[in-house]
Amino acid sequence: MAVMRSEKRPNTRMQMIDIARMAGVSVSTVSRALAGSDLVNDATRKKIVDLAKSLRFSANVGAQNLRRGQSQTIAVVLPKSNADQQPVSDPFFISLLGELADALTSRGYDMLLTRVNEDHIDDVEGLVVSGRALGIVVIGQWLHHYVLTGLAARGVPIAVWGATLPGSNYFTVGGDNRLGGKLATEHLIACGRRRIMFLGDTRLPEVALRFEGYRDALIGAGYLVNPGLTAAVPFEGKAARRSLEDLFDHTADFDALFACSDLIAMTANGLLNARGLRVPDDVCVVGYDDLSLASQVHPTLTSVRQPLAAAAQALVDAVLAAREGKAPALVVLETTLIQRESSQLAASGVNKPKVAARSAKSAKGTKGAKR
Amino acid sequence: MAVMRSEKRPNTRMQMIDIARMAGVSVSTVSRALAGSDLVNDATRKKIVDLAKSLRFSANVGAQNLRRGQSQTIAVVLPKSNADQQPVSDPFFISLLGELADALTSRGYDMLLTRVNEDHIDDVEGLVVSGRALGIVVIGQWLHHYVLTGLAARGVPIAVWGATLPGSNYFTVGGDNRLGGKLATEHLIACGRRRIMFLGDTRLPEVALRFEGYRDALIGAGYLVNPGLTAAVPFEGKAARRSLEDLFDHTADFDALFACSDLIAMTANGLLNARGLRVPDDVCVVGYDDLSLASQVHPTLTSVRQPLAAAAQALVDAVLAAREGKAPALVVLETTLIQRESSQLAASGVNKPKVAARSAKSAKGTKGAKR
DNA sequence: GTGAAAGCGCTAACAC
DNA sequence: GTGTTAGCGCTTTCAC
Repeated sequence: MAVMRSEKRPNTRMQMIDIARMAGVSVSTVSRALAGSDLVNDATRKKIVDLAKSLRFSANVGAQNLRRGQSQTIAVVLPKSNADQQPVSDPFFISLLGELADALTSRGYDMLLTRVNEDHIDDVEGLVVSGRALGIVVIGQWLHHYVLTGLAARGVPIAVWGATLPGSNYFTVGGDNRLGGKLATEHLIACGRRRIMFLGDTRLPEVALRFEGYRDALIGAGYLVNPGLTAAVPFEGKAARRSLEDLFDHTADFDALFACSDLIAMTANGLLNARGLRVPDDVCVVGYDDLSLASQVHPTLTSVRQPLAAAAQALVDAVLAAREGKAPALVVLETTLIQRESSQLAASGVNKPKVAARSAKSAKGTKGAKR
Repeated sequence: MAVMRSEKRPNTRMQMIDIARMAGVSVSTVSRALAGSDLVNDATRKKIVDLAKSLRFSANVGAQNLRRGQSQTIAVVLPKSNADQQPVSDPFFISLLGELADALTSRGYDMLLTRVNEDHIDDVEGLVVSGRALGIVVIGQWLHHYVLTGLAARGVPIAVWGATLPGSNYFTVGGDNRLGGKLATEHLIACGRRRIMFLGDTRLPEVALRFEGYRDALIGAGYLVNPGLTAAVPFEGKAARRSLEDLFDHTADFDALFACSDLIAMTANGLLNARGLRVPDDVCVVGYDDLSLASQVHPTLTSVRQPLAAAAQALVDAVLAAREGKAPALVVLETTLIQRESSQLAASGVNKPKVAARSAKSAKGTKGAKR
């Protein structure tokens, strides 16, 4: 004999009215009690809360949202690897994703993850229009700038990870790409290198800024910028490898590499190795992103670090600010160079510091000196 | 002078009633038209659809779900790196995440991403109980088995990526870990290696199965299983590196490594290199997961591949089946060995095949013969 | 302190 | 074909 069910609602989940009946109160009271309202008698509240807990009851969020006229969900959209652009598999984006999940959860928001390619941009707006999400975090500026501008203009709350370019009408959070490029290049110069290759596709705004930093550093040191020493290596794995192989087959006249991602740097590392070139003795290598992998490979990889947790926090702040109609802002995050083996000063016994920070106070999370 | 707003609903989003008024019909008709019902006059429907499109209108999904009594969202839960267990930053999980996003999106489901640690397991059930999600995909069996069992027993639709252990009361999808371990080890034996180290923490069910495969292969070839040749290297980066350094400092008596993740394999690679050991000449190395990185590093890494896209599809199928109350099933995915440079036959000029597949028909996506 | 009642935006009988 | 109506599960005045 199966358990009897209440007459009208067979087979459905538990809801407030069930709790109400069991507690001998009305739904209003249950609602209030569960919301922690102090309008409810302490004893009553405790009874209801205990009951709900023991029954593993959780109020229907959809109904709550409908009634309250708002949602507690933020959508995060990721690029769908369309071509050779930076794909979602990029570990940097992925780590950012993880941090975003934490940042959102800890603030009580749900995270809706969506991958889109440029054909389906309309769906992104639909996420907000349909009430599924209250705002959107866009990871990567692969979408043409004008699309993001359009979304923002139509009042869709968005916050974008990418190059922080002045004059945009949407919130942007990013590292200081120009500084990052500068730090990396200055470091390589300090290592005594003069023929420093720049590896990255400057069609991407962030890469373009890193190139500017590279150029600034060279010019600042009184060197020339040699166009023969730049290569538009794509971010995506196989393409990157092919591109690098081709490059190394035709160019040998460099003593350092500045790569716009750690993946590119690591791949380059391996290829140099295969060609009998030693890192860092023959070629110093600096990457970008400071993936956790950077400290695990051999040689460990010098890299430009962007603070991920701060990035996630800033993105959440930004999308919430956007939703409140605040004026769009640019958030530029601290960007530091983490020195490791791949760019040790060749033939120098000097005990080098491990971290060259933008500001003096940035030592947190890094430990000092050894070689 | 601001635009006049309709009397009763100031400042709110557009909804069906607005479309209805503009089209001169009732909301029901709008609802039907937008749902593509053929109960609506073609002309009327076209008018409504066009109107909605031009106004970028999208029906409130929360209200739809509430009315329909169901949601179109599936929650994906990821481990929160609590200790030295396989963390979310693991590129394999991440790639799986991307594939899941695609699989869900293409089937019309939204994906809710949540990270949890073991203290907050109750929240996971809340996702379903509160109607936010219709089911849960769990990535990794880091949660104690009994928790998953409890969830399933209480009727929460779950599907788990991990070791496919018979007798469980929930759906499981995973690679053939035992076969993977066997393939890797047999390959190393075929490379002429006899002192093959197993690197992985067998407390994890998946790793334990890989170890069984390793043992099977050794025994099958008539070799002994040497306990001194196994090391519980953790998955997490820094800990893995430390563990490996320690290991190599004390153990030198091996000519091959079978690592339970590509990350471990790559780190080991670098450390061996630093110690003057050549891969594959002195030590052959095989990894697990076949990350895209495996084909980019130098030397390129032989690895056991698990089909990610198929995994994502299977997980979605499974969670939907669970929701329909179907009996829990185990899905074991095809597992193949991808041969690359890190395990080339030493001192042999033979042109080796690139891929050794599990079954003859598995040539899809892999080329070449076998030996 | 608690209950009754209205309604969030939508869908699905049921009428016509 | 289209409109009318009654809720989906919840929150929140407004009474008492």
